[in-house]
Amino acid sequence: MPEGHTIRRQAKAFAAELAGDKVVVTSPQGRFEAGAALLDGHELVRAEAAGKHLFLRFSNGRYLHVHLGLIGKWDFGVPPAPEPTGAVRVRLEGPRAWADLRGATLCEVVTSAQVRGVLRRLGPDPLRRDGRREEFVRRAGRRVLPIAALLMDQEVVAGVGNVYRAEVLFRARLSPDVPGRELDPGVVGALWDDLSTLMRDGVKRGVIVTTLPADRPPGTRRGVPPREAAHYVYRRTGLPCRVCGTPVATRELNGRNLYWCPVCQHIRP
DNA sequence: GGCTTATGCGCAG
DNA sequence: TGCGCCTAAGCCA
Repeated sequence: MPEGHTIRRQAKAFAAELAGDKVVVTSPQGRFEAGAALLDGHELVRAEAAGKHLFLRFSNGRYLHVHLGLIGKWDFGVPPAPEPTGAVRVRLEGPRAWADLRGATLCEVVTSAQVRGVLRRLGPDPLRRDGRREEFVRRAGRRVLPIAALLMDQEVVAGVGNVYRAEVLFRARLSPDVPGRELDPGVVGALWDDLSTLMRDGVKRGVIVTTLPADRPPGTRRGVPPREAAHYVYRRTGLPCRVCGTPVATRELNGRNLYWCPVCQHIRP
């Protein structure tokens, strides 16, 4: 489930449960032994999320940089940590908590200069306090690519993935095919505001919920909706649109599935 | 139990 | 363009 909200939650978990303590860092799988040795025994001093990137700063000035990719996962627990099973790339063990990383696309030890390099390349993050809404409007507004492609470009906006992309376009009733530079800046700004709302809600809940209660099936309109009621279009190919009943459409765009309602999402420049 | 699919990226070629 | 990552949920038998 790694869109930006997930990484943000994980950063918070590291900050609450491991920061401030010396940490034993190992690589049970063996693929990260050299990196683990650089961090082992040092104090974790800060945990930070930027888009889908996680940075853990250690007291010797080095950072662990992790990008989960599609199948990466952190597991947290209370000591004693169990015997590692499967491919545990990294294990962090503090006095109060342990964390296991599996399946990540990227796991490396970097310097603060390298961290700044990653941050420079990333677009504005709707979850960060320094969110830079106008920078998103500028970056999206000068591109010819369709808005559906721009929302997945981490240099345009950081932390948005395939679920938020599909859902925020639906909620705006915006056609996925409108080129960025043909969009009204007010519309682009509204997309940012909605992303910020949805992703903050995702951080709170731990799951992505984008449907309004009134658009959910009867019996699921109160409280936390079940997964099948949580989205408007994402992974709902062929099912009736929750608003107009038209079958939800899907196609591939840049190697990823794009979902949309061809009737509701009528707004074009 | 097996098979398919996936919320994402970097990289080889 | 396709693969690696090598997880885990959902589906089928």
